[in-house]
This record gives sequence, structure tokens and C-alpha cells, in this order.
Amino acid sequence: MNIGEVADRAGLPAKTIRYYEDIGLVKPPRDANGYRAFRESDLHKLAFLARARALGFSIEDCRVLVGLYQDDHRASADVKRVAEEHLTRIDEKIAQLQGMRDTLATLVHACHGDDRPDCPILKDLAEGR
Amino acid sequence: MNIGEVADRAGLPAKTIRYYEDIGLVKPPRDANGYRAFRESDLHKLAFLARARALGFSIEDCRVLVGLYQDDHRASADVKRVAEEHLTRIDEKIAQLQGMRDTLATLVHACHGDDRPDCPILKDLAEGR
DNA sequence: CTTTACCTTCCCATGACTGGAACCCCCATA
DNA sequence: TATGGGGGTTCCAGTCATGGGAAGGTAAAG
Repeated sequence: MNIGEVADRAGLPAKTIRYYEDIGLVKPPRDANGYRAFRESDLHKLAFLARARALGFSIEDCRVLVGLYQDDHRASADVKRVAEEHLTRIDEKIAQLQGMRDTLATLVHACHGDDRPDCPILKDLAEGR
Repeated sequence: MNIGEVADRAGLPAKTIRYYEDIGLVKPPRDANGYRAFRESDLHKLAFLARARALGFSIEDCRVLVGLYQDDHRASADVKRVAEEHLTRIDEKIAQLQGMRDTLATLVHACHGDDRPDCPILKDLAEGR
């Protein structure tokens, strides 16, 4: 399989797949012409990576998860711990964004949005309440 | 005022303030010794920037907001539009994270987290449901 | 005078790609 | 056989908003 087909089937840009090879996440063999010759197992791993990334796992988390996935003697507790830590980070992020959102929504609501210069948004930014 | 004092009072790292000068957000004059000599107005602008950044506005948004802030003939509609667009982006981000969070929470909940290898988290990543 | 605490510029690194240049390779059609 | 198009390859640079650290100049304190 060439990179284009793998990209289509894994749902990743070819550029990203090359990058993943660069950082050692996949190691496809090469054809005589220098083209990457992906095996089914490479495709499978890339699809795994695509889904892990879609859940927001970092590349380093992905590396760990792939490692656990390939380890028949893994303990599910190790997987769970990685996922829980990631969940915590996501919750923190959401809380932070929610805070911004609330402040911003209040300010936007208070702003007339007309052709006059008076603006509670700028007022807040300038004075810090 | 030297950069250290401004950093303390604006709540920004000195590094960040130098960067803001680099990209033209502030233009403090210099003393004879080459030190930046911040005026009250520079401090004020940096505090404005710190608050705008804390609300998640991009640097380019900040540039626009500072411009509007300094324009006595601004229309508050322009400010409101920038803020509304940012609010929309934040909402999208929150929705995206919320989606990840829900999936992840379900998976974490389903995982025993013991010393055996069976793991619904890895199963999901491998099979895509 | 020496130490300590600033300040300066400069370059490199982050995360996870993305874009583009310059080049090679394979196949089909005129 | 030429040529055109659509693959593939490497390598370098850029993104965003900083942060780290080196090498060196300056100021204030003991």
C-alpha cells in the first residue's frame, strides 16, 4: 500500500503519516523505488493513532497507548490511568474555557454594538473591573 | 519603569513583554543605557493586553482591540463583532472538548483498571466502535 | 571591590503539524 | 517516443505564543 491509500483509509494526511514515521510511531518498510510499503498492521496502527488523536491524546500519550496495545501482558490499569489523566486535563481545559466564555458572554451582552464609541468590553479590558 | 516592575504590575513575564515589543504591540522608549523605559501608558496597554489574552483573544485580535481602544471614533459594533467571533470560536472549542470528554468518560468508566489486559479503551481505539 | 540582581540581544525549543520547493517514478495517451 | 499527469521522495521553513538559556553590559548594595 502506498502512502496515499493509507492516508485515505486511516483518515490522516500523508504529511502526518510521514511525520509519524519521523518520530518513530510507525516503521513501514520501503519498496525498491524508495516508496513506503505499508502493511495492514501499519494501516491498523495508523487508524488507532487517528482515533487516539481525535480523542485529544498527545503524541506521547499515543506512543504509550500503542505500546500497551501491542503488549499482551499489559494491565488495563495502566491504560485507564493514562485515560484518566487525560480526562482530568480535558476537564481543566473545559473549565478554563467556560470561565472565559461566561465573562465574554456577559461583556458581549452588555455592549450596544452601535456606531458610538462607548463599549463595556473595552472598559473591562482597560480597567480590569 | 524598568521591565521587571512592569512585568510585576502588568502580570506578564518580562519575556512576553519583550516579545510584544518585537511584534509591535508596545513601543517603549529607551534610556541612555539601552534599558526600556516604560511609561504609564505602556503599562496600561500591557495590562489591557494581559486581560485580553486571559480572555483567550489571539494576538491579532489583541492588536485590533488595542487599535479600537485607542480610537476615540470607534464604533462599539466593531469591538462587539471581534468579541462575538471569539465567543463563537470558544463555544466550538468547548463543544469539541465536551465530545471528547463524554466518549473518554464512558470508556474510562467501562475499564476495570486491574492487572488483566482486557481493556475497552484500547478496544475502542483499535476498532473504532 | 565584589557580589547580586537587573538588564540587553540572540538563538533554539516547544506540539503537531502544514506548505512549498526541487526532484524522482510510473502509467497512459497521441 | 515524447509528454503529461498524478503519484511518490527529501528537506527546509513557518505556524502560535511564548520559554529557556547563553553571553555580556549595568546598577545598586555591602
